[in-house]
Amino acid sequence: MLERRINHNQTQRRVTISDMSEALGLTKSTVSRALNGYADISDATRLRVTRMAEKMGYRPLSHAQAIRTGRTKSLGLVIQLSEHDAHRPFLAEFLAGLSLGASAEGYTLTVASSKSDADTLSTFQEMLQDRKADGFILQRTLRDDPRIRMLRAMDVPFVLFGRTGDPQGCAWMDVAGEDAMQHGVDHLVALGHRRIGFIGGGLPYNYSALRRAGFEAAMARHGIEIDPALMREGAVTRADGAAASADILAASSPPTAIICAVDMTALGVYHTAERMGLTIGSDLSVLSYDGIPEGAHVSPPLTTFAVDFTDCGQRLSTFLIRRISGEPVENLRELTTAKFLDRGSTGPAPPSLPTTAATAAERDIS
Amino acid sequence: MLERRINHNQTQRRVTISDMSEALGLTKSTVSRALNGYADISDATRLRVTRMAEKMGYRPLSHAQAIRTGRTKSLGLVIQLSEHDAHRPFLAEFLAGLSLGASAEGYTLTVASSKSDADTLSTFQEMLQDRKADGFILQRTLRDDPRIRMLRAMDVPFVLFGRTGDPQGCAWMDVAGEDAMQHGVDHLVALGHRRIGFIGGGLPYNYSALRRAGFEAAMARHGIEIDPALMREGAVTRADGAAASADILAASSPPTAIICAVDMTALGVYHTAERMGLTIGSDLSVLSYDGIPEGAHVSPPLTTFAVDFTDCGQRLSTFLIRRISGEPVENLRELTTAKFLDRGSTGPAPPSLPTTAATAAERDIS
DNA sequence: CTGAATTCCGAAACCGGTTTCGGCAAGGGG
DNA sequence: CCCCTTGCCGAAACCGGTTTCGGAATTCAG
Repeated sequence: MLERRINHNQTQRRVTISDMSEALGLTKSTVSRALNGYADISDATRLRVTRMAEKMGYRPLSHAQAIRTGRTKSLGLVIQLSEHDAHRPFLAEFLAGLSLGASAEGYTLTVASSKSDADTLSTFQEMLQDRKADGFILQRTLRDDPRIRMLRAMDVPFVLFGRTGDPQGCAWMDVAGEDAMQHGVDHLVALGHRRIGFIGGGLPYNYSALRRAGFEAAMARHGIEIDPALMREGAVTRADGAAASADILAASSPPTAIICAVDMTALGVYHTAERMGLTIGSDLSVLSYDGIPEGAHVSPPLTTFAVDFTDCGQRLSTFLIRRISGEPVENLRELTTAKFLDRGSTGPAPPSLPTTAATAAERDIS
Repeated sequence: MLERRINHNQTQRRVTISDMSEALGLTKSTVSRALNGYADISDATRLRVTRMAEKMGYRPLSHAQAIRTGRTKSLGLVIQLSEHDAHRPFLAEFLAGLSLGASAEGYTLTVASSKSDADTLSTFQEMLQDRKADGFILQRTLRDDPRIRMLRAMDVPFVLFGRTGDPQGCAWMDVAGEDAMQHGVDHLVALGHRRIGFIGGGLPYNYSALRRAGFEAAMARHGIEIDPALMREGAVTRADGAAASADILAASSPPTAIICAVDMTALGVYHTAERMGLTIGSDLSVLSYDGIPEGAHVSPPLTTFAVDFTDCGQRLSTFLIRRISGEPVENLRELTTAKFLDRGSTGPAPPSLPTTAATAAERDIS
């Protein structure tokens, strides 16, 4: 027995292509070709058709088109449940940007989620099979990313948020974290710091190597030798940051400043500093990257580089749509810069090494 | 001139209903009706068909179905860019849950974003017009919600995350914040607190009134009179919480504990407490609701009620799908409970007032 | 002025399904 | 034994578009 369905709003009949053809005295095929830019339609009738479409409010049903063309006019995003909390805060804004960019071009955003890495790949395939997406946005790209390998092999349009090891066949947009790290070092050196620690991000992620490279390049430029005792990698959570900074600050000659590849770990440094009785901004300078909202509310406010994730999402949507439309990947690459937020967590290098002397300075910026 | 398109993977031809009919020696119509549960198909052939579908891996193209049925098998979610940061952290997990629940039933999740409230309503209409969604999930419901009014009037399936003033025609699921607030009061009273402040959430939101009511009911149950000087409403951000708590703690007879309707404001209370030299957990107890990850990392860890947003999303998806399938809203209502996380921000009521020792002593000790 | 090349549009098939309608065969009642 | 149901499936239209093909009308070359 067929289950009964709700007969929701049968109201407002859509304008179909047949309505158009009738109103214009043309056949459906002519209307369709006129709207789709076929060359064998005269400019005169094309104009008539587009005008009438405007007047009648005709918008082709993307599903109806899809059945013939195979293209659904929707962009796919797969989010992985396993991802660290550290990566969560971005998602909301990024998503909003994506859907804004998509809808501006008459596309929609279809999101799916997967529980594991392997699951992610099969989710892509399912979505393709079922024509749920014409292309994909990949976020949090890895240096060597199985998703990219697969999609490239399948010749499916995709764009990256972030770069990857082998950019061949990839359209991408990214924020120059390596430049930010360089400016970060410049900033600290200008404040008199020479011993600067570095806490890198998740190793498989592509941004990680770049930010580290930026740090090292700037250090070299300033003629400061890098002390391996002040370097840590693979930190993404607050706990990671706390542990790494505790390590680094326990060095025989501890740093006066620490640069973190991601904000979340910087918050962990705050924790460690508090535990060790170090005042951030004077005893220890902290500089980071991401611009999570959280950073504005800790005390002192975190000096960091902010990324506009909404804007990134919006651009990536248009990139992907252009990619789907056949534009070569070479035209679809863009590197923007993060915005430096010079807040309270950096200050002049202390004259002597910060010891366990408990200081009770209170800075309050609200 | 027609722009050239990428000819991405023409590989793996899909199994169509024609392939099925050919393999079975039946017509397309029979196959279709067999799979869709029509009564005029014998059990024998229905079995044959379903078995063959399984064997050949046949899955109908939802777009192709949509053109005739009008149903796309996709759930719509509209996120508002204007929403407070306070509401952001939930989104990632909630979304993951939604898409999990959707895909489990062969549905997809389509997300759109809107910039304003008015924009939201028209976004719904567009999505409906374009058949981008068969129904919607509404999050952050208001007491009197224009979205609900519109969708109800249009007779479009929808489900609420959170309740609303007039539940008529609404399917929903919610977490019993009012119960949580009651338990919160119980918890504090058991610790000896009698003067308990309350910082409520965003007024238009439905949860706000409920949580306040829960607080008040429990206070009444314990025979504690509510002091208006210790009550604030409309706080959603950390700054709101800081301001409200500063107000409350400046009362002639300040509270020994504060309950917050949302975690984010509780973090603001931390800020105020630090500024006033109050130690949270001893001088001042703080108890809250939401279970944001942030709360686990502040010091002391925030005592709060945690909500499993992934689970909520998953349930809501299935609710909406059942609703779309015609199930009456009465069957689609569920109230779950939040999980109490008894962490470090609550403690025994201090014997004397937690202020700068200049204030008068407490008078109503029972 | 004629034949060939263009220009431009209509006719019809097609995409992958759903749904209506009608008819054949078996079963049941009189 | 006949007629009338009932059960079950095929034929064909349909949904809203796209795309191929061919041909009429016009333009162009000779």
